[in-house]
Amino acid sequence: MSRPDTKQRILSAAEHHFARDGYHATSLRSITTKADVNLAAVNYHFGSKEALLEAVIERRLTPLNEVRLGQLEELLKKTEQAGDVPSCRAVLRTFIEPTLRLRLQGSDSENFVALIGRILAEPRGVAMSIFVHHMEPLMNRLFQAMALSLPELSRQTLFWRIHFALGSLSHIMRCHERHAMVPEGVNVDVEVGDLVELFLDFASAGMEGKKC
Amino acid sequence: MSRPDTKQRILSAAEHHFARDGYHATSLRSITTKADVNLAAVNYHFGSKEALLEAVIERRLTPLNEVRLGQLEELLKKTEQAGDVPSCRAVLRTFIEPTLRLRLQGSDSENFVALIGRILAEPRGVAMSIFVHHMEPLMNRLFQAMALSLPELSRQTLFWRIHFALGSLSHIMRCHERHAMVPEGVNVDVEVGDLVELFLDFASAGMEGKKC
DNA sequence: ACCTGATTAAAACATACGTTTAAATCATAC
DNA sequence: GTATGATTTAAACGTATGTTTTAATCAGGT
Repeated sequence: MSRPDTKQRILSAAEHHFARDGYHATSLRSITTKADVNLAAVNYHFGSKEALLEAVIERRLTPLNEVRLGQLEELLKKTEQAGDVPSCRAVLRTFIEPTLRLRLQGSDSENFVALIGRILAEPRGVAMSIFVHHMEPLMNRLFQAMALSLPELSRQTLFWRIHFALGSLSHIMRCHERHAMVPEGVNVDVEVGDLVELFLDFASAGMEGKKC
Repeated sequence: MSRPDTKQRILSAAEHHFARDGYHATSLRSITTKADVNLAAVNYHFGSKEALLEAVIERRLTPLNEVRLGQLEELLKKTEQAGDVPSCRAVLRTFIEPTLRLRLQGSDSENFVALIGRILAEPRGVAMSIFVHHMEPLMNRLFQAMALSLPELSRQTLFWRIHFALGSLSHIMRCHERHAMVPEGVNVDVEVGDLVELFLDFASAGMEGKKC
């Protein structure tokens, strides 16, 4: 191996461009230029543009979901031992906090956050099936935990409210810079930790909202 | 004019493909094939692919925003005459209900709903500036009305909660068919009217959530 | 009937794309 | 040092794209 980091350089450059411009609007030439590698390196190391996208997603989504699932299981264990049920806010936190904290983690992982936000916004996109495959176990567990937190809600209502909350989250994930349409006198810059709490205030209140 | 509906046929076909596959993944050939017009008709009638997108957006967004703004102004007038302030739910309704009701209106306007959802998901996309230009007056008015409804919230908190709620809405707008990851025993099919109420339950509870 | 301007049609244009090829280069083991 | 396999390089490939061109066709006015 003459340059052992070629694959990682490609992955990070692809992550950057896929997140900023979208999959179809990104060319392999712009990726390889940014990564400072030869054009053919993508097909040599990954096989195709689509396989590259898959690798970009898997590199970070697998460890992220391990953290999320770990925190959720730990929460469920603790509350069960206490003969209690988890709060809606605490359940949401296990899902949301590790995600948004990726923005602070450096190594360009903030691009990954935006990329996932984009994937969630393209129901028929090339990445959706890859994404669903990685998310399904965690989503099922999240639904179970939510049903524990909010036993008075019907499964239907529960599904839709989780849908709304995750839609909201995906929107935040995409819009971490350059907000359009900011009212005067509002400062959009906010620490990640504050954003997490702002969002949990909104989402847990929404989840717990009246009736059904 | 030998066939006076050429422009409308192109607009509807473009609306369909832009909404389903996204701007960059849609070719003019697929649009003109679906519209059953000649390939050159797009450039003849609209000038370019990007100008076509602009026309697609404007055809429906202008009347939609007139309805939304009209309902909002009427609500504000009525409550002010009664010496009252509008409820958060009522304000949200003026924004959300006309949007989701486009799905029932036929003439393929359900594709437009999905398209707007996609545009909101591409902060740097070609359509964003067009969209923002059309939305800014309405958004300012919405912010004002919300501030009336929820005077105890700081402008910062208000901004973020509106951001969350609209992110949620944009997610619904995109996902009107083929939900991924539906828990067993949940039926996703729902009438538009019921979806509006489900969403208003969630979003108004979230907006009104505790403190800040 | 003929002219005129608008619209349609078919073909070609230049360009950009993802991918493949074949040679050159490198790192490592013998 | 040389052989070997992995990697990089430069070039080319075929295809698809948005756009333009040129001629054909149409509708309406005189």
